[in-house]
Amino acid sequence: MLGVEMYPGLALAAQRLGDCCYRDREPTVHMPLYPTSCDMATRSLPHCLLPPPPAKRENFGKSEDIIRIELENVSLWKQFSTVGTEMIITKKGRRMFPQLKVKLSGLNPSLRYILLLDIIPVDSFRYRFQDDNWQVVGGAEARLPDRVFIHPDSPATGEHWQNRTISFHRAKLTNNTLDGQGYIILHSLHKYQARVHVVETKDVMMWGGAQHTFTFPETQFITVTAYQNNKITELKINSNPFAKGFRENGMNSKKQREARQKRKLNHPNQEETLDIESCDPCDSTEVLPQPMGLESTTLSLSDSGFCSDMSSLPEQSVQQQSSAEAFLSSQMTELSQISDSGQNQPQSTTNTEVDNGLLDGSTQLIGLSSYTTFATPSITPSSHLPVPLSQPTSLYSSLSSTQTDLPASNSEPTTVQNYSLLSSSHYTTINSTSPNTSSSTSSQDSTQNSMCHSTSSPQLSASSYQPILPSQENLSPHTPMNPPYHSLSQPSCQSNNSAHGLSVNTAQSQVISGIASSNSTPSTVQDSTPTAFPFPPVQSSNNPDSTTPTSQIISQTAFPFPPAAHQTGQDSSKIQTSFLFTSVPESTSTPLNTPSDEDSNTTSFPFPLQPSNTNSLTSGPVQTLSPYTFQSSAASQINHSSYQNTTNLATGSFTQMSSNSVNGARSQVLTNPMVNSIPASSLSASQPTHVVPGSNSNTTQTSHISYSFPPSIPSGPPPLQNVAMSTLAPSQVVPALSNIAQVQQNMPQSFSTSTFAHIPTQCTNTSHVPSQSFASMPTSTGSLIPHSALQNQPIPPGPTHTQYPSTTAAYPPVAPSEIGSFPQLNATAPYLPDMVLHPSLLPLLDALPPSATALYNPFPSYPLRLCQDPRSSFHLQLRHIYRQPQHVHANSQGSFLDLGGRPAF
DNA sequence: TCCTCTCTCACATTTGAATGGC
DNA sequence: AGCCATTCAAATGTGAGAGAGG
Repeated sequence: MLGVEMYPGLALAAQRLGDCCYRDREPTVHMPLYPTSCDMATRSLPHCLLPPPPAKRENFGKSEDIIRIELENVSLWKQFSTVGTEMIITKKGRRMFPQLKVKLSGLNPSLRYILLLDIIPVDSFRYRFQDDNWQVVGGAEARLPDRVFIHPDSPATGEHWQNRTISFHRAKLTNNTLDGQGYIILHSLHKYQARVHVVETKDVMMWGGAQHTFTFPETQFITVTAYQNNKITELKINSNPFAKGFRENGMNSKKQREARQKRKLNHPNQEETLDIESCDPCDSTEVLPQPMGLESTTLSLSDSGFCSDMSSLPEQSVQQQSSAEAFLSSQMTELSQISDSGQNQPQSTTNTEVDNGLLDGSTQLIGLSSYTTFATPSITPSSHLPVPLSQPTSLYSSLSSTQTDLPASNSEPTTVQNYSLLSSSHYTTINSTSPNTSSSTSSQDSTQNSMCHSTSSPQLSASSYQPILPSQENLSPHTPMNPPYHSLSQPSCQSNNSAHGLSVNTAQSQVISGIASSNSTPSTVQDSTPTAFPFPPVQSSNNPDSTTPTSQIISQTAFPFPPAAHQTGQDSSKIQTSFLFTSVPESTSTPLNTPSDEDSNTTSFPFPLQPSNTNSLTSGPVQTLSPYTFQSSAASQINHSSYQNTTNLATGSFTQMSSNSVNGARSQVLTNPMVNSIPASSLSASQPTHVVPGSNSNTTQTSHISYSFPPSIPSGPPPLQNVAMSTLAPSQVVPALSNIAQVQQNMPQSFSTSTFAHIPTQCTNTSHVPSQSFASMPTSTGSLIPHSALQNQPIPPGPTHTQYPSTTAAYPPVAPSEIGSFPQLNATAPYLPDMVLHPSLLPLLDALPPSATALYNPFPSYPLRLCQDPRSSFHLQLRHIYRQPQHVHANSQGSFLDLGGRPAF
């Protein structure tokens, strides 16, 4: 039922063009060629749907909104990511562990927000665990239907969200492409990245206002049907309370199982007796969180492993776990002090390798200035260490600030190191422009521009949505009173820490895209440490604070701006948008074995290489290197065109979008010298040391080739866009849709809406930003470039893997653009809903140039697609949200949104 | 046919919510 | 209303086995 009613603004967000090509991009047979027409279908949607309900616009995105997000159990995540997080997926659905728990701040207490979780592919590879290493073995499978988990509390007031730890533990992952439960469908042996979206809303049915996307680098994982890495298994057993039985002293441990089997064999009829010896409660790892103190520390240390301590606590309440983690992290600093004492000694019986590793690591962590490791192929106990426990929470903030005044500091390129300097692991999205971004330092990437929302049509009134939307009265007000989660008592350590989060001023959409972009300092990651593991911790060895991960945050305001504003650009204040996303160095995520061209040093390839010359980065206007840029010059040369594109994406991509041609107002960005001045991030430090599988050695290159990026980025818009353009009338008036039926009628194809539009990443240089690239954007203003103009344009290089700098920034940079910048332009995810196949679209499909297929890099651009899915099969359990504000258990499972993705079989 | 790889399933254990009795 | 014990569904990793592909 909800499918259709989803808030149009979100739903309609188009996907980036790159997405549409994604599936085709892969040369491998794994990527069936689905009609890319789907994308076009999306673009062809009536503009009317595109703009979010104008009503109450003023309520959203107040300037004072500075949204920050902290990953509560960041230390645990880091432990896993250090080894290489694996996430089990089953047909029946499997929960994630570690759980995704975040803490939000900066929300407007009076506004309602919906929190969403989605999981996007990090790259386009399939992995295999060989030789204690994750190696790329081929191209990714076709993208599966996009589904989003809606936090069961949604919608809730900002006060509600801020008063507790928000856990997405109920979200389930499945590999069943036919899943009817609405779980998030993923491919096995693929790498994914979790994202959290915060969407302002009046109610579940009526989304609007600012949208913020937060990406936590630590949460990258590879999906498996059975654990491949024993280290991960051990970590999970030690950390997950449900697996307690498998711990050394558990009843399901190997020892016990073997004993049971023995007994059964020897005495088939005899009832099993408990092995009391091994079950000594005293040995139990379940040490409840002790008050912070040495005593507790010693307890945990003496235990089989601190992980177990943590694990014993989990889920019971967020508080417990978070406190436990906080405890761990805080205590880690103290470990050195007590390391001498015998207390630290793990029990002889329980000192598994992992435990040792953890323990050692914990102790070592103190000394570690940075993540040195990313898991080398063979994970040694030390590999666990890198997790900086001292700072349990990683703060991510997204800024969508519009402030024109730029602090000088902001102008300075932020490097990953800056992150590293942060004592705590904070991720802040910097809004380049906002002076407030104290943490300015934090990695930021890029930039943004306002882009967005060109589509907003003034004509569309909120009222038009009302028919399908529950009235506010009907909505059950979010009742913080009975929150499913315990009010959060932040672990002491977390609370204060350095929350450098960027403040995103959602309200301040005013940000001039140009400014924002220019200001946005691309974060550079200096991670000199080679990352052997696909999920490398972000930090370079050089980083004093290895703990600080980089995150990408995208904030966008769903609400359309009055067209007039866009056109004229006069009212900059009304232009929302700056999507800042930090260019996250993807150091960690890079598949170790990503096939690389030896000569070219593309080894890091999907992950951007870091520019060899850091200096150049900052100085050269031309070099707007985003963190995504490849470090090795050679590599860059090889993929020069492609990477450059990506690089620019981070910095200039958004500007591009916003800019040019699409909206005159935004054009400022282009002209803004600042844009060019964006320092390239020096990612060089972390050149990934990927094992190059001989068989796959060419893979990287192949993939590049497959993408076939045109050497000259700036040159032209992709053909696809052209197609899309054809479908769209430049200045279409958006008809208001009064109800679902109308919506359907208007868009028979039932497009999937992507709330977060993708920005075409093609442009390398903002100055070069092809106006065409944005042409597809349906702007109410009619700023769209004529279709004809686009026709002959060379295909701009699509985003490459580099967008997700794996090595330095493991996290796929969520392009600011992705989120809502240009919904119409943004192509929907590669795998679109059935509607894509609508006959009417077929001609369009045919029209696609063959070359269009392999142009874009999928991940970065993956939009959150909250689609209006008319299908009856749409599985959405939102009704309870209205009916039962109290979140009774039955309803507490959370809701999954099928984003309209079509299962690829 | 054999081998490898991946996935599925049943299993035992543990957790946590629900239920009922006091 | 509060506490406690019990029940039961869900969550978890293990390991055997099936299935597909080479």
